[in-house]
Amino acid sequence: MVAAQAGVSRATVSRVVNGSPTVTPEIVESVNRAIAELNYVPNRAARMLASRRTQVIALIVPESSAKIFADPFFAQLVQGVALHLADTEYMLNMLIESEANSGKTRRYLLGGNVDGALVVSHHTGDHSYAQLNGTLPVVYGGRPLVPEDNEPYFVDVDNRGGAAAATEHLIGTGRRRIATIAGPQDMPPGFDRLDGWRGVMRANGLDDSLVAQGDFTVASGAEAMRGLLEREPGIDAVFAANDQMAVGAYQALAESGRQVPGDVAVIGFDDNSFAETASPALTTVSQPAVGMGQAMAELLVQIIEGRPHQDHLVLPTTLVRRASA
Amino acid sequence: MVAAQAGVSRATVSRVVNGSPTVTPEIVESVNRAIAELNYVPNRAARMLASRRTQVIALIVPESSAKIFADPFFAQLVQGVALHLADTEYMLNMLIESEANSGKTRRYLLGGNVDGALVVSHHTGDHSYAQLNGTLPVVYGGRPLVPEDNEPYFVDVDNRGGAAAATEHLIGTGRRRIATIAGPQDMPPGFDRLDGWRGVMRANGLDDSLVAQGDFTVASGAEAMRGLLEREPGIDAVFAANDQMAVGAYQALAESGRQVPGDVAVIGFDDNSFAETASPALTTVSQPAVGMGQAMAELLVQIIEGRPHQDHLVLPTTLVRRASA
DNA sequence: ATGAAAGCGCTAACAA
DNA sequence: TTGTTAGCGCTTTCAT
Repeated sequence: MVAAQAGVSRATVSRVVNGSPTVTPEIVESVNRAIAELNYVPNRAARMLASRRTQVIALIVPESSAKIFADPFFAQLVQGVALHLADTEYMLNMLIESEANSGKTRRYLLGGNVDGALVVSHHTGDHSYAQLNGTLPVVYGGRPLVPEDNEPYFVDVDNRGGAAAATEHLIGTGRRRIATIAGPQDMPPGFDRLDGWRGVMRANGLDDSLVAQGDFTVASGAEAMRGLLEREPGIDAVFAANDQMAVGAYQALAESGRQVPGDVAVIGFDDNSFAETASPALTTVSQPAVGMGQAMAELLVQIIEGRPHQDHLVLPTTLVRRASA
Repeated sequence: MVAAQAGVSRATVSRVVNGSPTVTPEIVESVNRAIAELNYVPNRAARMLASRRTQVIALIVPESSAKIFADPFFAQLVQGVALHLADTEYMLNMLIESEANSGKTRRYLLGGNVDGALVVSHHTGDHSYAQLNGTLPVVYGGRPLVPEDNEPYFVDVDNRGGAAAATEHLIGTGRRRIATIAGPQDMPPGFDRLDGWRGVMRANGLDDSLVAQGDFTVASGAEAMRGLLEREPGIDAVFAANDQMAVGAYQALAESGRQVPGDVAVIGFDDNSFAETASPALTTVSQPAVGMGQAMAELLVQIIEGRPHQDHLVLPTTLVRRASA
């Protein structure tokens, strides 16, 4: 180690580099000077090997979700993770999990190649990596679909609260025949958003039977809306579990000659580009995607470093008022 | 190395693991069996340290572009990179370059922590990392803004060809007063798309002066279209350098009471969600974002491994016909 | 508070 | 074809 030319031993240089408190200030300074002069950069591999710490965090994307890169929510989440990690000494390692390499990924994770893992299971609620828990710290994005014995760490957005806020807003503006286009019930966001709507409807003594289910696509939203209108022509508002389905509802509403928000108020969820470009601009529930990524990364680092931390976080959502409700 | 309990030396195990051809088949088999039984996973750090190869590829995102995660093009590009790398032994390392860590990133790259780097400079054409070339293999996404001495490796999409195809389509459908809403001319895509339009206009003896410039936002597209209409009310078609600006043009056209595509045909570029959800659905030029990511990753790996390769690739774009032209 | 010395787990000459 | 022998560059007891 050339930096030892600062007149001290390699061990001392190592101490300085790692911020050991047991080094004389003067020595610290001269070592730092030598480091600067020699433009020294510690070798990561050697450090890992000797310390048995990798300073690497894995971001696991289930293959089925590889396409969700196209999902702005996911993209922002990754951005949040990267942003938080940029301030730390950790590196991000993206693993796309595919059938071909499922065992490979698991072995990689358990092979001591990373200090912890982040799993994005937003859509499926699949926490199959839970088995890693106990062996390797893992933080999930999105709550597990079903509560598990070994409560995994996770960060989620307040889907229920967001849906409730949207529904309350609708009621607050005088709507009474409020329908909802729900998402798949085997996905936590789909389930929670329906649950939030239902809770508020009941609390206000309103009919909570106007439920149609879609699969988060525009087409399914249109389809669901048509069915809803057929069942109850008097609908004066609809809460869709995501923006795409809300846009689909727009289409069905237009077909039936109804105006938004004049005849029917519409609120979506996600606040993605569909909401902004829809006409009229869609009132929707915004979720802190970047913040979720940051929170996940932060939580994982806290766990890895044995610092105090929550076991899970639920981030607040906000209603974004535009023209549709 | 426990696997040596297969009755051979550590060196032989290493050879088997690394697929050396100089090992007796029988031994290979027994070693593999031992590996399986002992559930052995080679330690990455040790391997890196000894071989001086990291099997890690950095993906550098200039901070100013961190937000471009929201850009579907970028998201798909990352997906492509990850998909290609999933089939190799390389890991992906995302580095978000910020002012705070600019030197840090550079040192990290030069500190032997990665085998190569991918730089996404799509929007700016900034190839400031070119200096890394020669030290570390670097492949850029998007051509450099100005040709450089040490021609860097890059993968680009055929912006000029896409623009030309769009313009030809317009001419082919009988349009003659064709305007264009160009992007910033200090960004390669902005420049090349204008250039493609101009080339075809001239080749067909048409007026190539109907140019207005925007900054790739919806608002700038509307603004540009208004100006164009003022200069030449007889415009019967417009090619916008991206979909957002095309949507902006829709707005200006609607304000002036013109129909799309009846009075004015419109073609965009990118084929993102704006194109699909616009009404009427926007005819646009689609670029292979995922393919670009894959190509970048493939090229970099070829360079790293000293295999034969191109110095740069330009991927074809395709015209996606929808309702606006 | 600092140095000496022993590895971390693997690869890569060099021998055999 | 296989084994031997050195390290790769750093951290970390253990002395001092």
